[in-house]
Amino acid sequence: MPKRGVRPVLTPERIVEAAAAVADREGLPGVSMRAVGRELGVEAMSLYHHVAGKEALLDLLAGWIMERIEPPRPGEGWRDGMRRRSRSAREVMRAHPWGLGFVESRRAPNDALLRGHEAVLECLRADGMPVRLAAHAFSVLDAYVYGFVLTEQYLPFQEDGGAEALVAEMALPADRYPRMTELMREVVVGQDYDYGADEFEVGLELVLDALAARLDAERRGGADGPDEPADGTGGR
Amino acid sequence: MPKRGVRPVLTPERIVEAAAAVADREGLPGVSMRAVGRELGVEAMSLYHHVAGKEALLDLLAGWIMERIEPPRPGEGWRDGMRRRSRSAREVMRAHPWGLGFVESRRAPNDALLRGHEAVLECLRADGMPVRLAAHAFSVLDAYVYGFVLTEQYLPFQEDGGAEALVAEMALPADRYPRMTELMREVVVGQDYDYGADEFEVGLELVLDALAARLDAERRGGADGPDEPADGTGGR
DNA sequence: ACCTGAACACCGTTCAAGT
DNA sequence: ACCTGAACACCGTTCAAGT
Repeated sequence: MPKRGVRPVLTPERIVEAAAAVADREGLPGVSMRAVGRELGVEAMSLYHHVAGKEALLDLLAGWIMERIEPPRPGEGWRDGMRRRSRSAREVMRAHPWGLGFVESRRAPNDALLRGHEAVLECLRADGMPVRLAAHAFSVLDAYVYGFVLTEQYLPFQEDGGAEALVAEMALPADRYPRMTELMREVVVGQDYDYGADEFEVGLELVLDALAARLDAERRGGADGPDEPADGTGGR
Repeated sequence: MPKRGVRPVLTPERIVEAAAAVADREGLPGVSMRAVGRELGVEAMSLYHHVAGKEALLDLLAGWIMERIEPPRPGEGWRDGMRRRSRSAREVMRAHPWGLGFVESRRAPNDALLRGHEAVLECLRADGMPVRLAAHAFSVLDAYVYGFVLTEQYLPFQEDGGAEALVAEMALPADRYPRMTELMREVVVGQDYDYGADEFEVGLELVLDALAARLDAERRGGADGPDEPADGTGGR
């Protein structure tokens, strides 16, 4: 039992939080056992008494990032719920860019991830979306959101000078890249353009619109397998 | 001038190809200067005579992966062109999963990437899509495609036993995850379900449908700024 | 001009030793 | 029970030395 007022002893929770802090500051490659130990004022080797090794620590980090994404609220319609969750996922990944490294590559599905998936499906199904369409909705929305953050991080937009500074800096040769030059001139320069803020919402509503149209068509067309060919073979 | 029949001397091209081979085999973290040297039968330090360092080698690798993506063909309509490019991008990233690590994080836009962007915009604009909508289309499709591969790699679907083996292996507690259990039972088990093949195409057509609808609405609604509010303030 | 070995400051992890 | 120092096999990179 630790003394009062003394900072808690090493725990997996404290360790994963230190790891997240290091990742925020130095990026995922900066998360070494030695660096995490340093963050806690302890030798790297001490960590091995609380986590099995670096792989285990990264699994904890994957859970830490996933539990930060706000799930849809109970009773919320599918469209509001999915909009809320999608925005939250983007914000979390923007705040902790190393988080994207855990969407792929972590084999063991952690508990936070499974709870998140369950909440999404509950939101869609409770609002009456057919199972098959719910699976499509889940897939396409997750892909869009994570992919957006991926490209958003790539684009050096939103940096200091904003998009305009970037345009000037890249100085695309207009003869080799006429279409990109056109795009820069017409949608970026002088438009107060903010790629992340503007483009994310447009794309999100675009995908939600497409899902709403599909749902509408299925309700209109009857309930017996609207996702499959009429002959019911299921393709392939 | 190298002797006839002797394998070409070290060049940046040969080095980046060796690096790609190592990455295919061991993943991106496996790409060390020592490993790439070993792949070429040479000491790590020799590489420094042809590439500036590891960062420069990774930039070359980013170009290598991007130039593998098939661009839309000239004269192809926007929908066919974007479908072709999207499928190609997914195939390239599936064949070289480490490639996703370069969508983000490579700051300097390499030439292959810029040429790819230009080809996409040319395809959209030559088919008469307005600049603003073309920007949206580019953004939402790139996000969808890269995000899909990201989640596709995460899901251990498509492995050896197929989706069914996975379901058995995860053995989700049905009481804690009823909606996920329902989804597994109804869309995965006994359906010959192939997440990657089936879900990618559904989502892609969904996004393309949404873009087609938007294009249609804009053509119907007139050409003067259909993307902005009617009052023309542009929001914000 | 190109390749290399030794060296330096890192890394994850093991293990015997301390308290 | 928990922490640590030394050790091992790695890593990127520098530099003086070879050919």
